[in-house]
Amino acid sequence: MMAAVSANADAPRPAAPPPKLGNAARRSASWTIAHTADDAAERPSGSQSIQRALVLLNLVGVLARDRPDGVSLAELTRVSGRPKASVRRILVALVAEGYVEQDPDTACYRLGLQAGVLGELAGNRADDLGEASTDSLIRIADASTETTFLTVRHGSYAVCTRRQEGPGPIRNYALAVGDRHPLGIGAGSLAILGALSDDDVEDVLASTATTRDHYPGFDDDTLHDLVHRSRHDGYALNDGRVIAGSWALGVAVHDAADRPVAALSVASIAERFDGARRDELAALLHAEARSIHAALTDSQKSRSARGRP
Amino acid sequence: MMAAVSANADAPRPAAPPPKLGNAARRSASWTIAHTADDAAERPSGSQSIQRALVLLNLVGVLARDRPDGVSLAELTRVSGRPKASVRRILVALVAEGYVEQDPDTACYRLGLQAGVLGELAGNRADDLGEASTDSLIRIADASTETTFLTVRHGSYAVCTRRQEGPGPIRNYALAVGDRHPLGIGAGSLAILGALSDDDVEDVLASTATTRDHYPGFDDDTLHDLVHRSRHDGYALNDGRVIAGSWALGVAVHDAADRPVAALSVASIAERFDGARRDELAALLHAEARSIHAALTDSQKSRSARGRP
DNA sequence: CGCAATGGTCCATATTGTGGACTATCGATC
DNA sequence: GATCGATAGTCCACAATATGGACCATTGCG
Repeated sequence: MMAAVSANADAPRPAAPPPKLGNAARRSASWTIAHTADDAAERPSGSQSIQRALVLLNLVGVLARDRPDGVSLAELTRVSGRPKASVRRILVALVAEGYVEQDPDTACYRLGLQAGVLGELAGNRADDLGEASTDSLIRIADASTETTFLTVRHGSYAVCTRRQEGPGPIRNYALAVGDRHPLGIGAGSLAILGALSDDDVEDVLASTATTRDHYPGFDDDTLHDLVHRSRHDGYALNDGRVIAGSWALGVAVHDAADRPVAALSVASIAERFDGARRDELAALLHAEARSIHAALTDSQKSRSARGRP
Repeated sequence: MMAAVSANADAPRPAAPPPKLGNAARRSASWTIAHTADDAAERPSGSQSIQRALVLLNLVGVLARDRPDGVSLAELTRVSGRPKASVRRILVALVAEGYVEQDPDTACYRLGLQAGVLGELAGNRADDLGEASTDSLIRIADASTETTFLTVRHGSYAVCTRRQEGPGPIRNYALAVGDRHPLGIGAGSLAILGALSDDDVEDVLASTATTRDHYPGFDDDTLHDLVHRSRHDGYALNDGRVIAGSWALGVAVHDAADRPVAALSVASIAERFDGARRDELAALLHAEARSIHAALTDSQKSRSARGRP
């Protein structure tokens, strides 16, 4: 179990940061979002304890997701790849601030009060994308009878931010809210990657190179092929490459400025992705992606109108 | 504006931590939750950068709550009371991890993608209290026509975790989700304090002494009086002591082990709290508090039953 | 009764975060 | 258009801070 949980083992710690690897990236005026976590090697920007704490916080959330009792310290140390003492020190700090709580009996950790509060506060924020996509997700799940996902781009990575079960008999647990993978790994993630410019694709691949060591079968060449195929087909297909037998199909969602910021995808078993059905699903997803794009464009307009009265 | 936003100015930075102030606290076997933030003085526990980052993260959330454009760096430095360079360094780290995002145009900060994800993940966690209280909050808001709050105890502090608008014409903005105040300040908060043992009350007061410097009119004597009165009345009344004209009435909610872990409260203007109505509201709140207590007791039972089959 | 897990603690070390001082821009106001 | 007072962002010498290996205490298993 515990399939491919966003394997956030920090960059290769022992050795030094090889100063090669052109620090391109950020060239594209895409966003102010930095390129998460594992670029750590090339970022001595003076706050690694915080960085580690935040990664660990996320880890606690993801690992404890389906475990009401929480995660053990041992497991957290194993998965995070940091020395136990460090992990514990950080956990103590997180507990002190209420972002994590520790079960007094089992000594296991899970997300705490403040995590929920933060979510409430984040919910209030004008989340156009989340807003605009809710209905689409439900419609897709109903129409396709498959589990449906919203995946959002974050730097060189993709985060699953929403998940809608379909009415069908097949449940897919390969992807859950909070999971983060390098762009290109997974259907939605690949759809986003394919929608980027060639330059951006190169930057992303360079950025995620070390992380992708944890994903066998996703070397640069393979990803180039996948991108190529996705562009040709008009949709991204994950044919069981991450988890055997778990297939998925995704298309990118573009924001008001026409940048691919997210993706819609549906997942199921291989048998449910024969040729005809693929086209059907792709059409469905494309329609909803366009609808979301339109909604984002509208809210963008009304926003700037309100901004300068 | 920006009335009493949980004034989280860190402990007195310049001078040294006066090693007096008996480090009692934690004696009561209440919870593993530490006594947040401002006890910092007496906790050199080796992770202050993380502590500061988390406090700042919360600050961003609270300050940006009603401001879609976000908070400026200047404001954050002012409110947090830390040097600008530090605040910025932390913000950069938070942005890098996606917990905060920065508007490229205005350079202002607001909660980011990961904050929402964390909320989703926290939502999945068995939040018995939140679960059990939802209906109660709605019922109270409807019946009383006032704005209704759920306040949760966290160490020596109380955090507002939920808020339900009533159908009435009066809107109360004195308290919002995410606000944190020392126990005893505010109706719900005072209700919790009053439900504690005398020993615990003393510990809490000692713990929050420095924080309460920011809350004029809440010295130890006053709080002792308020606790006394609350116990006598059977409900806690905030008669406009925090914000003039803003009154509220609260009662404590006890968990399965009969510890006061939260409070229900309703807020409005002074005129709507005459003698008769107070009793009415108190009865209403008490009924719902008992109902929540019962629900918590039940889910506790079924949990332990499931635990040992 | 070891053995191999677990959670938790200590403390010398130097890496890490710190924050005062500096610069760069922007938009009023004179 | 020069001056002032905001703002965001950058730099870097210094030491306080986080680090993590080694250690101890319990627990559960064979």
